[in-house]
Amino acid sequence: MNKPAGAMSYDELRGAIAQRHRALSGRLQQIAEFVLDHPTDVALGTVAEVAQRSGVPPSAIVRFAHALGFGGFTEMQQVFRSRLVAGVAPSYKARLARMKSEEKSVLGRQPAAVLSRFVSEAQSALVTLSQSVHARELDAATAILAKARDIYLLGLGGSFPVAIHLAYVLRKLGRRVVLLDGTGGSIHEQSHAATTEDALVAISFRNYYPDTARLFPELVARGVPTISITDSLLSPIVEGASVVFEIQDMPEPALRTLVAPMCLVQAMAIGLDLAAD
Amino acid sequence: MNKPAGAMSYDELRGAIAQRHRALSGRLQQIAEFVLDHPTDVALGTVAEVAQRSGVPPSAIVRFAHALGFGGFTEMQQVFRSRLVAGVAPSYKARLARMKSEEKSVLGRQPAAVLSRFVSEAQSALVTLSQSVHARELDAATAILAKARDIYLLGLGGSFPVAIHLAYVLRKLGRRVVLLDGTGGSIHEQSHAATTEDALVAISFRNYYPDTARLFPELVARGVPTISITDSLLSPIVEGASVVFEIQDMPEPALRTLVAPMCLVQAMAIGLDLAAD
DNA sequence: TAACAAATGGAATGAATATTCTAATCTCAC
DNA sequence: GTGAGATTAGAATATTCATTCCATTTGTTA
Repeated sequence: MNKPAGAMSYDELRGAIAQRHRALSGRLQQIAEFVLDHPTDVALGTVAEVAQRSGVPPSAIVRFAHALGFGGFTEMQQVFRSRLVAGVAPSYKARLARMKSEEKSVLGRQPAAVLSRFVSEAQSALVTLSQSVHARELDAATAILAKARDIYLLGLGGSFPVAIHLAYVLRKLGRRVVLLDGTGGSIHEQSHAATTEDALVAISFRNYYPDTARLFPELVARGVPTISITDSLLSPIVEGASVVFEIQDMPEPALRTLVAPMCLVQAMAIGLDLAAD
Repeated sequence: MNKPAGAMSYDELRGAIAQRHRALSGRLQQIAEFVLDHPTDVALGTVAEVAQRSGVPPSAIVRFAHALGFGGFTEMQQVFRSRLVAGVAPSYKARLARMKSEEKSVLGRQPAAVLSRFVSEAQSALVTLSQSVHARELDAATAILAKARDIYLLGLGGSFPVAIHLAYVLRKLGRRVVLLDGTGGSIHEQSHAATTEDALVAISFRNYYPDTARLFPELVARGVPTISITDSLLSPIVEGASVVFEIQDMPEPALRTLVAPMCLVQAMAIGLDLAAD
């Protein structure tokens, strides 16, 4: 009788409702108006709740869903829920597209396709970054760095490029930097001189490098102010940190582009320099 | 035993989970990690679904909610749903906040404004990258790397993070890599063993690091196939290179985010791996 | 090694939910 | 005013769901 209505986007559903509105019966029109005005209620509520808020009996809600071609309320609700999901996770679409191109393995293997995949992934990582980092955290981080005598950098394994880059930029800006790279011995010795007058920037993503997990608590215990950049609040460099930047949705180690953390440390360093004048 | 947990924001809940994570039992820790990584699944799923996706029995999910001070899963789920609701209508409030921070960016000194500047700059760098890199060059580059016995990496100064990252990824993929970093002596010695059977990836941007400019021609003269990543066709690592990737519009050294070259080398490495099968 | 405590998994339970069914009501044409 | 068809509301039902309970396993201390 109707469209398939199975895989329907929220916008398509809105259009369909608006189109059929006139042809619907009285009660059903009333429901149509309510669901268009309160899509969130429909997405999260039960039939009884939606019924009560829109002032109709529960069965009318189900009839409404049927009239739109759905098998029932639950089916229609999925469409309203997809709207919520889309709003909260803009990286969802890109990630989905990436999965698809990965499935088309033959095409996905051409180096050019691989590059565009990483580019689009990096794009969404940047969007997520700018949304998830709050001004308060950045201010706190630059304040810590501004007061620091020496800035210690801890980022091993896959995070090492980020630490190197931050070291480079900070030194260019005239800051005293100690890069904990473990060259020529233990990083424990390298970090031995760190005091409460200094600061530590720690960078670590899954799987967390063991040395990082070991050294970080030591420096925290010694009272060194710390800024952590990581991918989960459960990582070993969160507890005791003065400021934590959480960068979500980091891909597995071999697939990371480090785009988001690179941008973040860059902004930290330059922000520090500009604020210092 | 715990906080009220009744009216709790999503961010507060995240913090609470992170805080208690260590004190939780094994299964509960596993669940903690899952819910922090998949908040949307928790918001919209049933106990059975969440249990299946996180690989635990349903009862463990309920115990997890109890451990956090909630009366049950449903109660905890409300907090996760509030996140979806908050994210769905950001247009007004977020846009307003963004405008304000952009206005302040006239001052340009707020760290948050600095971050958004770097993010947008990185975005355009990525667009430029995907437009300027052609499939032919990428294919040629992966072909060179595929044939190479050892892969030598040369990227000093500001380009060092890119070289480090490429070394990391290639090694993860099982390639033999020699990173020319000059540790413990001259990079000339480190590169002494390179032959025509090997390959060199050179990365250099203005101002071109002197050692790079000196070493590159040597290896070219010895017949080592070379892939160059640089910002100008006039750079010292272009002449004699087998493949050249030109990344335009690189900002001055202290301001670069290295986003474009990081993506490029990543795509090269993964493309190499996929093509090798 | 033994005994205890904590934690776990899975089945049982009772509540909540969507859906269906049927009698009653309304609408409209004649 | 009357009858036919469509529409509605509310109770009945079958399903899904969260929660609880208990036997078993796991880890720890003596």
